[in-house]
Amino acid sequence: MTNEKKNYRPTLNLPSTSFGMKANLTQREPAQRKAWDKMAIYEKIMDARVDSPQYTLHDGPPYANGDIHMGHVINKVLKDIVVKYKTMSGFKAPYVPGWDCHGLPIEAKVFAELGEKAKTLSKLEIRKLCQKYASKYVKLQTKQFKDLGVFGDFKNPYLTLKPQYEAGICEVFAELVEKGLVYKQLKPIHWSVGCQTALADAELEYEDVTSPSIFVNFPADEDSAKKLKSLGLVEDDDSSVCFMIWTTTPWTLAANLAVAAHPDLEYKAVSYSQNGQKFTSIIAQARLEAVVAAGKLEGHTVSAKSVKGKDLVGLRYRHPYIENNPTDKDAWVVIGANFVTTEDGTGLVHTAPGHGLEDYIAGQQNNLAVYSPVKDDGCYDDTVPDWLCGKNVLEVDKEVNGFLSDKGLLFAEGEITHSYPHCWRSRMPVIFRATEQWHISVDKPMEKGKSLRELAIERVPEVKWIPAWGEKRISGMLESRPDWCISRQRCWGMPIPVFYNSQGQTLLTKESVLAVAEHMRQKGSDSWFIDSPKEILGKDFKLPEGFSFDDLQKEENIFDVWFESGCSWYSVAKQAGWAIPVDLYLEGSDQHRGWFQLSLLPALGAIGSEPFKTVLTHGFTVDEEGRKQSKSLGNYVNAQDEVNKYGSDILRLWVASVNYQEDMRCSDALIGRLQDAYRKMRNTVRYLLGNISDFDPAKNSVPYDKMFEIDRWAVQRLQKLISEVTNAYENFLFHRVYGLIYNFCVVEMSSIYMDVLKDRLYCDGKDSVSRQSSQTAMYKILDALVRMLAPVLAHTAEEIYAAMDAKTESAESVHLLTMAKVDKSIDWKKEDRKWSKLLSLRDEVLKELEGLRKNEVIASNQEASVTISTDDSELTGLVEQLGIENFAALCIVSEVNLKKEKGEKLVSAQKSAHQKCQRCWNYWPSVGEDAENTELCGRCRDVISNR
RNA sequence: GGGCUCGUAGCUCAGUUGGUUUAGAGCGCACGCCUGAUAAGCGUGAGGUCGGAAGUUCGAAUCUUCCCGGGCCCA
Repeated sequence: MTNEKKNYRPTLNLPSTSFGMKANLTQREPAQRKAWDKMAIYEKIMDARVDSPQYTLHDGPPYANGDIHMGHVINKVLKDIVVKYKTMSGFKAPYVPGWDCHGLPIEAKVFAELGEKAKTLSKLEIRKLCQKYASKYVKLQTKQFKDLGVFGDFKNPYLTLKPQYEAGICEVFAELVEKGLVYKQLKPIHWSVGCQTALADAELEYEDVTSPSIFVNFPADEDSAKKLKSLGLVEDDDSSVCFMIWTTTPWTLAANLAVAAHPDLEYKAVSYSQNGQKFTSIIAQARLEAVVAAGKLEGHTVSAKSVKGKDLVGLRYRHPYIENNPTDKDAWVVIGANFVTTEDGTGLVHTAPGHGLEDYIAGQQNNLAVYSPVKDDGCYDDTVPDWLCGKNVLEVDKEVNGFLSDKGLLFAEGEITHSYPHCWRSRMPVIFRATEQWHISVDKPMEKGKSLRELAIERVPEVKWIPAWGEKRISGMLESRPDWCISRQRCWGMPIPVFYNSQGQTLLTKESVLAVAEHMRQKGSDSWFIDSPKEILGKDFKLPEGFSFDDLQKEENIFDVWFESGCSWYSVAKQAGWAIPVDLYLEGSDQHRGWFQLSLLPALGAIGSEPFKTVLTHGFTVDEEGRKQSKSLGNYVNAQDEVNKYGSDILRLWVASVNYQEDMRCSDALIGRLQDAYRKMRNTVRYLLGNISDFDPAKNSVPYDKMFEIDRWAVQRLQKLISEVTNAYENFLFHRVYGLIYNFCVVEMSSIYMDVLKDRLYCDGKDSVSRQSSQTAMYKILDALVRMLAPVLAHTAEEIYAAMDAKTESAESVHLLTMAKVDKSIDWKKEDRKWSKLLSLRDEVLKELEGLRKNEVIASNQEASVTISTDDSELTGLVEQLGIENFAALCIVSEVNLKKEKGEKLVSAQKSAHQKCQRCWNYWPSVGEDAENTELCGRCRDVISNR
């Protein structure tokens, strides 16, 4: 016996593992991915699941343009979590990533890069450059997606520019042609002047603009003026009688063909003098006040009489600046229309059937021409007056207003700020302009008498929408959507497979389209621009009457890219032999209008079935204040930077941690915070690994009913965790998965179980049953944790799995394992109440000890002796059943006394009267009992002597 | 302006069909302990008028209406 204290550290069973505390993700992850590549992990998984039932998540194709952003990260990580989870659940879950390769954004980029040179190149040459551009970004994004730890068939992605894909588009189109849904018509569509093409709804972006707001008098013709007098509206003989309209697009006045009145509205006449001229203007009674205010009228009079709109129908007026009717049909007449409202304007609506959808419909109903005197470049053609001819319509508003003002017909002029559609590429305001375009009808009845719209609305409830409100959202959109304009006047895309003869007749049949499809499959869409109609259709193709190969022109329009991606269920899933509908589409909630809807319609048209069983949507990233992220606002989070800074698993963890069904607040700081959670989970796992390094589950496992109670508790909590995590995964509630696992690590493991265990693990005999009991529990926990974490922490789980020395199930990768399963032989609910009572008592003890610590009576808990005084027999019973020493261990105190009577306090504590064991640091009565070794407790003496 | 949707502590989330008296958890924060998980670990504590207002009810974070502020999609 010496005075020097002996160092007992080497006699302890301290944790030992190769699994580092520091993650070093940015270095470790790339190496991990390299290893996955080398072992061909995706192919390996597919091989392993070759006979398993299939779960198909069909990837929505991102646009092959630019670096990936946080939206991509969220989308791809969510998909990958699903695929990895489904794989581990025993499914064959293929993931074939795709890219949207055609379309205006790429073509516009290529044109911009070419500058003037673009004009010298042929369509084919432009297309080659576009293809090169798209391929470049497919390659780039492939790398970026794989860097997120996403597994998939990246060697064989689907690209909308591949011949096989293009053939699929034609084949779907052929079916729609067969159903009679495809038609060509002159009607107003959104036209991008900047890009000189028609645009789909999805290609529009709304921005606030300031427009002129003008009130214009259209002079009634003589007969109509008389009629208005006879109706009693006009009293003053020498005033000019006018119909007053309001518009925010003065340039469309040139195409005015009618004025619309609501049949049931009341109209009155207001008489006033303006610039020395007398006017009597007809307007809706409900708009009187607003009009008077707009014209700042004073001393005006209002007719006593009013008439219904329907009484105005048929009256005629003179165009304010056009002498002769430019159309071959009627013009400049008052018509009735139900869309007229009294929300703004005058209640008389300027109607230009060539420049508005409602105008167009009204025009059709009243047999008016579809007059649109605007060319592709946005300039007036030569059917308008000389002073407008050739001018850009977006630049003539002032001139038109000036002209009207000079003629005294501009009643009032102001400005209005409203949101207005802009071209998503050229950023220029779009115009409504009538052109000949190909459309898919949503209202034309098909075989069973149902239209595409009706069928869609009928089938939508058959799909599972997550979140559930997706159903309402898409139904609402389907109810109000117009026909689908599918033609574009560009070159980078899939040509619309139509031919014309010199009489202007159209060759478009299921057979002709299928013949083109076959050619596309062989030679790709470039061949459309090279090969002759005869070569494309095949020399044996039987042309209908009136057509000959020598007299056949190819359509120059290409498909809307949305039509291309909307065929992916066929071009990808169907052609791969997967069952349609596939199990899952998973995209941002903007795709209710986009890909979901535009996949649903072609599928319903072509095969009468929806393409998906379940549609899951996620929200968008917003900044820390919940506002939209944009580069210009400076609140933009660069995905690449985040990956490089923190590592992919941190980003994956962030994605998993937030409720993706709502907007997700995102910033560097918010993502960075996930590092703390990651470290906690990592250290929990590290502790488990370190303490089972000498444990072989096959040899050393202790049966459940022989385990220590606290170990059984841990195993019970694990069962609860597995059950809840499985449930969360099944319902795509990944933020619950995260929360459950994280809380388990923090509370059950780190703060309770692993802390309590230290004495037993470190100080009991290395091969003692007590130690192996806890190791059995820890092994089970680790084994389950690594499986449950794998879909989220794809890299780290692999690292953990590699660090596990002994395994009950050995595989080349954690991702080849099956998901953790609840042990049904364990009733984890049974002892809930017992443990919750014991743990609250523990809380009371800890609180009491905190008081002692504050008063510097004790420093560590082991210095304390605790007394529980209570007449709660249930509680004392539980403590006794657990064993008083075990309860002391649970609180990590050296001693607990139990008094079965109500004391002053439930828990009281004091410094232990015993001596400190120099090995285990407990203050136990047995310390010093042995004269041979006075500094150790009985347990430690035994352990050491048995070494 | 319309459709859909969201708004619980600094952050991320729980709060079951309205019902337990001071609305929970973890993180973060503050303070303290340990130094045998150590660029770790443990404890204690302070944080919320459940976006606001009105209403229904014996009782509302939970139901209704309106308002405010976000987001997506459209006009």
